[in-house]
Amino acid sequence: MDGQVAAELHELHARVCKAIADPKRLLIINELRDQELSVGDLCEALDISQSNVSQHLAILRERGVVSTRRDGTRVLYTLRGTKVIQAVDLLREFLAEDLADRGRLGSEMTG
Amino acid sequence: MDGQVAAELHELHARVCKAIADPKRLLIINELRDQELSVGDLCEALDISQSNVSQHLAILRERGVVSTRRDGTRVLYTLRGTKVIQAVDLLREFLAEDLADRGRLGSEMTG
DNA sequence: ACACTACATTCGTATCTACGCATATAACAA
DNA sequence: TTGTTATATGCGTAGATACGAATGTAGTGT
Repeated sequence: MDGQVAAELHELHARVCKAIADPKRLLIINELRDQELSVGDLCEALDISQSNVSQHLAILRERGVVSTRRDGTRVLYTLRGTKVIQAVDLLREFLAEDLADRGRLGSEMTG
Repeated sequence: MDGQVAAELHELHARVCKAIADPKRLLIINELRDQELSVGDLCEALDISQSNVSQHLAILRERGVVSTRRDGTRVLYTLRGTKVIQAVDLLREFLAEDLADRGRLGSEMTG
């Protein structure tokens, strides 16, 4: 495969990864895991300002992670597909294993 | 669940996600997919400077994504476990679907 | 000891990102 | 129209990130 094309694809790939590489966006994704929510719902549930929630949702929208639907004055957000959630869960399992490993190492070192 | 603890866990979770949220680190991870490689091997294969490769590997090491083994003067890098690779692949599939939806570059991904 | 190779780390800087604030847009009601 | 609610977007800035260049460190051989 052409190195130039490979680099550009990895750039796009990284953009999708960056979509989930922020603590607040992970919180948002978790809230949307099994329910459709408005911007205001997310603000209240996560105690984050409206403008900040909208900014994070704009990133998730741009990367194709979420889709939107209007309901009167509100805009409801949903996760598009399950692959992103699956990836998020895999990385969380990875983190859990890593924390367990380091916890075991730490206790061994401290006796 | 306590919101404060949840936020801290998502901070750690995001740190793992950030590890794969960079095009060069994705290239490195792909090179290590099925072979153990030295820093110099990666520099040559990816045409990236030695210091930059070492910097990216330091991040992957710190996040627990790769492990190291000394062989003389060289240091060989390996992926720790398969969960990160699985997550990377899922996000790549997600990207491929999204690009196909938008009608661009979809065929490049499956080749 | 010295030199050489392979890798890691520090530093300065350019670029990027997240955030608050203010403002703009959209839908609806009176 | 005006007003109100809900969401989006532009702007400025503090902090994070990526990079090259230089330097530090570890292992090997002479």
